[in-house]
Amino acid sequence: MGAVTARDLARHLGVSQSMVSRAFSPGASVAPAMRARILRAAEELGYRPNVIASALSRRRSSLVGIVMAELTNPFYPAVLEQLNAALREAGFQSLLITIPPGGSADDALPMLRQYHVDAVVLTSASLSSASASHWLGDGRAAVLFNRTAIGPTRLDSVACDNVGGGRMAAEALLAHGCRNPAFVAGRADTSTSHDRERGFRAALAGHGLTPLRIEAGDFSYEAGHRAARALGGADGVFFANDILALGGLDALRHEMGRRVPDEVAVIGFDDIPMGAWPAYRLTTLRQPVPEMIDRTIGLLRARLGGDDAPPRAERLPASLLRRGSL
Amino acid sequence: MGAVTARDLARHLGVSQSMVSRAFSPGASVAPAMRARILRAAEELGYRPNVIASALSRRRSSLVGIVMAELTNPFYPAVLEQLNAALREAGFQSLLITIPPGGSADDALPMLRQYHVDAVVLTSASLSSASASHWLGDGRAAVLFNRTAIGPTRLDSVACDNVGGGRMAAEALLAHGCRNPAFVAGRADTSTSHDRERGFRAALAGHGLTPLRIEAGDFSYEAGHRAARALGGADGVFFANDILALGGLDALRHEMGRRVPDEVAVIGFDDIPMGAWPAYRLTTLRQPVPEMIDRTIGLLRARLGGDDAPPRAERLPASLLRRGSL
DNA sequence: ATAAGACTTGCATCCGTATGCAATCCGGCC
DNA sequence: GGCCGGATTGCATACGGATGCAAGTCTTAT
Repeated sequence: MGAVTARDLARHLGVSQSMVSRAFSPGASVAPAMRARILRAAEELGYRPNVIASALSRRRSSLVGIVMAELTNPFYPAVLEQLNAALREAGFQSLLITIPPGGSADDALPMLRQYHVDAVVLTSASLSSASASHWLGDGRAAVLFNRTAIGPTRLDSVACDNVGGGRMAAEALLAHGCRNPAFVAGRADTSTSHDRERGFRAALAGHGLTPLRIEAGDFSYEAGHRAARALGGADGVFFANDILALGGLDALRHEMGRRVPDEVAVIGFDDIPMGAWPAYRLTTLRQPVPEMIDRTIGLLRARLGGDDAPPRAERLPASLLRRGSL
Repeated sequence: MGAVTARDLARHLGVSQSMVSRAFSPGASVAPAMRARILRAAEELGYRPNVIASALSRRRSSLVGIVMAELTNPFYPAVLEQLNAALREAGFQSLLITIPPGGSADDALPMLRQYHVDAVVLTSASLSSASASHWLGDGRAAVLFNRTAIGPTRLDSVACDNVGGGRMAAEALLAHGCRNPAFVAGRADTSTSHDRERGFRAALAGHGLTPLRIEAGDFSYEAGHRAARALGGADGVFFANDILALGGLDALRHEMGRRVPDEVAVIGFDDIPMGAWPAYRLTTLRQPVPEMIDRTIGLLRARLGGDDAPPRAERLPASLLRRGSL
């Protein structure tokens, strides 16, 4: 490993290794001229601080674990890409953990702990509150992304206002003239599906309506496709997310021969790229992903900076994106 | 940071820290009884070796960098998920690097080097041969996934037989009766697009045909959509990959009113999930992703084990997956 | 001019694990 | 019973940087 070390560089310059180290730590006590000299020499000799050694010594790795469960839902790759970019910009590097369907993030935490990850961002994965508080125990941070804590936890979360989104879906269907609305639920143990349904029901109840409820059981195209068969005479359907909605749309149009939106209006949630394709033109509730990511980074920074305030639940508004399915 | 260290555990047991370390290194010299005792105590006290410290000392991090450029092409999330799982199973942890569109993997390597990543898997990203050999310099491994080395490199690669796949596409179109075939190319600097085109042209040439060639310029739905408008009177189109093909299909059907496959046959490459959806039923060439991943892991293992053989280019056959578009 | 400060720099040590080498132990065999 | 050799164990140190503390340098105010 011919890598240049801080010592090599120090010897080359006739200074101490400490100075090299300090030249690379913002805010350390180094004369500007010295820092410049060191940085220039580092450039020449190709020295770059060894992050591993640094992590060992500082007890901070600049690694952030991203826990993802549903990479097959196109919403998440998009999140992953943006989140990864944002983390990098914030000076972190992402360690990716994917959870097998139905698995819990609990299993992943020990591994992340071993890697001395500074923080975790949990998307679409459940976490027992036991491991959560264990995790938070020692200066580590954790943020739930697109999930809210179930039960009493000390976990921060960032999500869009799913309840409000559900309400908007209801209003849009009502305005379109629907009288027989239906809701297709996704995985039962997710706060997103719950909250969206809650808002939807509440708004409908205000008009004396109760939606037909169908359990898709899962957030997948196939589940949406199957669920659509149980729709009966519904004239408007709110799917818990877009991937379900696309499956539903295909079933409604190609298998059941129903015209959308004339006979059935369809609305989804997330705004995944495929929803915009001409074959679908899905009307949906857009999640403000970039803003959500900003908040996430903000929370991480604050927590790692020692912020001890009670857990925050950031809620960002969804917005109705009208296309052709409603 | 109350983490239990090897020393704590050693003190607790009245043995030396070395023994604890050895108890956790397979193949080390430890009496079976001693190892059992240590492992049991570790369990009780909640000791887990600190991977960071271990990496520093062994100069092996068990980290593998995954470099991805096109997470928006649904083929890659699927690859990522499987690759990540396979790496984990092989005892590695993935560090994810995403490259902005058009960026080069070169920029990512310094960072990966800093993290003492043992190996990199490069998907859909180009790498100059200079940085490649620099990288390979010191015991690190690198594998190109779904790409082949351009020019003389010492890089291993795993991909499917794109040339053969292109040939199969041509044969399928010919068998279907096409006389005016077209090829829609993706990003110009990718070996995949090149190779697929090469096989396609060669097979057509055998029948005295030359395909109309359209540059989509990019591997995206939108690019495919645009490209389709230039198709003119082609009666069969081979798109360089599925995401292009889906865009093309939508344009052909919804914008240009052409019936598929009767007026135009369409064939793609990759086998992404959306291709199977009823709205598309895209005929395509399936890449054997699980096998490709197996080979990738195999190569990494071999190289990290000190295998110094000349670079290998693993080629796995694509297979025609007939659906409704041809 | 001189002493109190404010900066800079170097020294020594720590972070937690791995590992070459020497010391020790044990069983078996003559 | 004593000696030999392999299996175990402990010691000491390396990995590459970070950082508290003391020493040294340069201002600046009196």
